[in-house]
Amino acid sequence: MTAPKGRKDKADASRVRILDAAAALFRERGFAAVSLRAIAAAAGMQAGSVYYHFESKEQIVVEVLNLGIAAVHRAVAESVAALPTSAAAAEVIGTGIRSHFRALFQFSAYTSANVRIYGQVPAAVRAANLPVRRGYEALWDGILDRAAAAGAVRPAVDRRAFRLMLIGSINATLEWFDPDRGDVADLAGRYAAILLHGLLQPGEDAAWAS
Amino acid sequence: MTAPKGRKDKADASRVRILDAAAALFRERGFAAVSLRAIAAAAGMQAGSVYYHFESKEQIVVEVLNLGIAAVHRAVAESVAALPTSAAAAEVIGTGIRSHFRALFQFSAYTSANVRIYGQVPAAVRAANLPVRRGYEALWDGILDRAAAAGAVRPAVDRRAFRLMLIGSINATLEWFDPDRGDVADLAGRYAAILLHGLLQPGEDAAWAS
DNA sequence: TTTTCTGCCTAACGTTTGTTAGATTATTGT
DNA sequence: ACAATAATCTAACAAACGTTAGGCAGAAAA
Repeated sequence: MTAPKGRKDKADASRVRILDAAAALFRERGFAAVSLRAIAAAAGMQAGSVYYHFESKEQIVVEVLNLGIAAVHRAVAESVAALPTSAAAAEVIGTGIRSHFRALFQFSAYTSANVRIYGQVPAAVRAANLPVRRGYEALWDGILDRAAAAGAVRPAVDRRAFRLMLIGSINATLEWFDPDRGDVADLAGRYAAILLHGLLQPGEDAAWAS
Repeated sequence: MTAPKGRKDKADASRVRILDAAAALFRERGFAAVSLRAIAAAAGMQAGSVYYHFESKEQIVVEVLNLGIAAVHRAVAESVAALPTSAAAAEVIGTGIRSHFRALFQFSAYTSANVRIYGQVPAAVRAANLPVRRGYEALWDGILDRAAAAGAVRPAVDRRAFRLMLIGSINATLEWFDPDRGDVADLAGRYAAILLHGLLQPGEDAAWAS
C-alpha cells in the first residue's frame, strides 16, 4: 500500500491496520479472546479510537471474515475466466484449485481467520458472512456444473459433496503447510491430481495424473 | 453411562456432565467465549462448584481436547490391531480411515471441539494437549511405515505429508457432514478410495477403487 | 442416631471487557 | 494565519469474568 495522501487515505490506512491486526489476532486466539485494546495496540492506537472506524467489534470480525473469502473468490474467478472457452474440464478445475491455494496462503491471516473461527463467532456474525460464503460456493458449483454438462464428470459423483470435500480439504492445509518450507504450487498440484481423479471420467484428468 | 453408585461415582458423573457441557459449548463458541457460569449451568450446577472437580477452566479444556483425540486413537488402534497380520496395506489403512471417521462422528462434541479450537487456545493448553496429538500421529506413522516396508506405497509419496492430508481432510468433514442425513461408513469409503489411490502402488488399492 | 465427609452453594473479590462521550491534536482547506 | 474537520486520546461506566473461601445439605460410615 502506498503512502497515505489526504484524509480519506489516512482513514483507509488506519482501517487496514486495524483489520490486519484483527485478522492476525483472531486467527491466533479466536474472536472472544481478543480484546479491542489488543487490536488497537497492534494497530498503533487506543481502543476508543477504533470506534471512529468501526461501529463494533462484531463489525470488525465480519469484515475480516468477508475479506478472507473475497480474496480467494477473486483469485479463482479471475483465473478461470482467463482460460479459453475451449479449455478442458480438468484444466478449468485444476486452475481453480491452484488459484484457491495461491490466495489461501497469500492472504493467510484473513483466510485462516475465517477457516478457524467462522464456526465459533456469534450467530449474527455468521449470518452477516453467509452471503459471501454462498457466493464462493456458487462459483464452484458453476465450475462443476459446466464440467458435468460437458460430460467430463463421473455420473456417480455428488457435486455438492465434492465441492465440500474440495474446499474443506484444501482449507485444512492452512493448519500444517508452511509456505516458507514448501512450494504452494507443488502442493496444489498434488491435491488437484487426487481430487480430479476422484471427480472426472477415466482419462479426463490425464494431464494431472500423479 | 450407568446410574451413579456411591460417592466416587457421583463425582465421576458430575465430572462427565461438566466435560460434556464444556465440549459442546467450546466447539460452538470457542474457549474464551464460554464462561464457567455457562458450563456450570449446562451441567446443572453453579460455577463455584466446578472447582471441586477441576482446578481451572484451562484444565477443563485440556481434558476436552485430550478426550477428543483419545476416542479416535482408541478406535483406530483397536480396529487395526484386530486385523490378521497378513492383511494387505490397503485393508489396514482403509480400516484405520473407517475407524477414524466412525469415532470422529460418534464423539463429535469432543472431536470437533479439538479440531475447531486447538489452534486458538492459550499456549499452555496447546502444550498440554500436544503429547496426545503426537501419540495419534505416531500411530498413523507406524501404519504408513509398515505399508511402505511391505512395498505397497509409491516411492514418491512423502508419508508425513500424506498423514497430514489424511487427518486434515477427514477432520474437515466435521464442518459439513451431517450423520443424520448421510451414512458415515459410505463417506469413509469414498475418502478411503481417493486417499488410497493417491498413496499406494498401482493395483494395491483394487478393493477400494471407486 | 450421630458423626464424618463429599459435593455443592453463595457472596465476594480484583480484573477485564466493549463501549461512550467529551476533550484534544493533527491535518486540510480557504 | 485561521477555521473547520478528521482522527485520536482519555476517563469513565456497567457488566462480565475466573476464582476463592466459608457455609450448608445430604449421603455414607460408624
